[in-house]
Amino acid sequence: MGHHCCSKQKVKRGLWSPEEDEKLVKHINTHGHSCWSSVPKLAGLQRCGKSCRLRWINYLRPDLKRGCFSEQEERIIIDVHRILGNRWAQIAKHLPGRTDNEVKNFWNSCIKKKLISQGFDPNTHNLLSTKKKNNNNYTKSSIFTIETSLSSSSTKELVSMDMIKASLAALSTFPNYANNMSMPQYQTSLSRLYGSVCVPTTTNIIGNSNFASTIDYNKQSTIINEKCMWSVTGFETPQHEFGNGHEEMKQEAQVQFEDKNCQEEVLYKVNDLHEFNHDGRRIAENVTFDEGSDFDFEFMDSELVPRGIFTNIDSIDQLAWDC
DNA sequence: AATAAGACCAACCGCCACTGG
DNA sequence: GCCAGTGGCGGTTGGTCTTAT
Repeated sequence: MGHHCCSKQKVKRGLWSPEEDEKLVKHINTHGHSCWSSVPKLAGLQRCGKSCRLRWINYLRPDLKRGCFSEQEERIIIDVHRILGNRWAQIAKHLPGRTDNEVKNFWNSCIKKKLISQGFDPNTHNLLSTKKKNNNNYTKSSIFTIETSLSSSSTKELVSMDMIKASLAALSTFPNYANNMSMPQYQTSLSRLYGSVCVPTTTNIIGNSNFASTIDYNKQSTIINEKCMWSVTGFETPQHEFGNGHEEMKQEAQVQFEDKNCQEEVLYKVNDLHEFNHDGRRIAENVTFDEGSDFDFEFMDSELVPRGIFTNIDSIDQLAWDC
């Protein structure tokens, strides 16, 4: 059972031949396509109008961009999909020269698998592991883009709110990162969506073996903007334990979130456990949050942003707010 | 080298919304 | 309001190519 226009005539199906393409292109270039159902007859094609339309839109249109998707296009697809879901036509509108079919195929063949391999549910963009946890406040965790720069090298990866929590916790252990690296400067920036909005945070740590004398803990505050601030407010002295060929270091830190808009301050406790091997290289890290903390990690995503705290909202964010 | 399995993607199918008679 | 025709969309299929065994 085909489309209405197809049922009336005997039509060819399957792949288009170059001759058919040529006929269709020639016809549309000279006459346009005011009514697709009349195109096959006028163009001398034994296809249904719907098939002609699809062939033109997905393959023959002159403004199509063919070839591999760029990293930026991929990120746009992920970001817009997070907001719109499987609305491929809408997503494709954000990618000039790409069709809904192309975006859909790319999603199903590449992005979906990539997200799954990174531990995200491609439908909800939540962490797969957190979905299994009951009584978890963070099941609506969103995907963010994190950009990390180490001197000349730069990497970008998708992260979840859970990972953001981990990197916030890592603020408390920057001295250890710095010690393990020979880089003169460690810089990390966290940004929502593709790198331009919402959490323009930058923390610079000057690496030095004698970190205590060179790091100004005040600079570990992560300023979201003049109204919001993350900061590490207190440290417990690291406790070292030596075992069979490795060393464990336990450290507790207190992280404060301050929202000056509503004079709200929230504290939560981070427990950080590091394992080092015999030559001092870190081999494992386990960051946990105090179960008793009532801090809502969705705060940043669901409360702060709609209240207009973040500035520099780009078109994708605007789209999110419009929906 | 042969075969199976998996990946990719163009095209099809079925549904829905809109429009004009 | 009803209905047929049409455009548009998302899900699915099936043919072809690539990779693994």
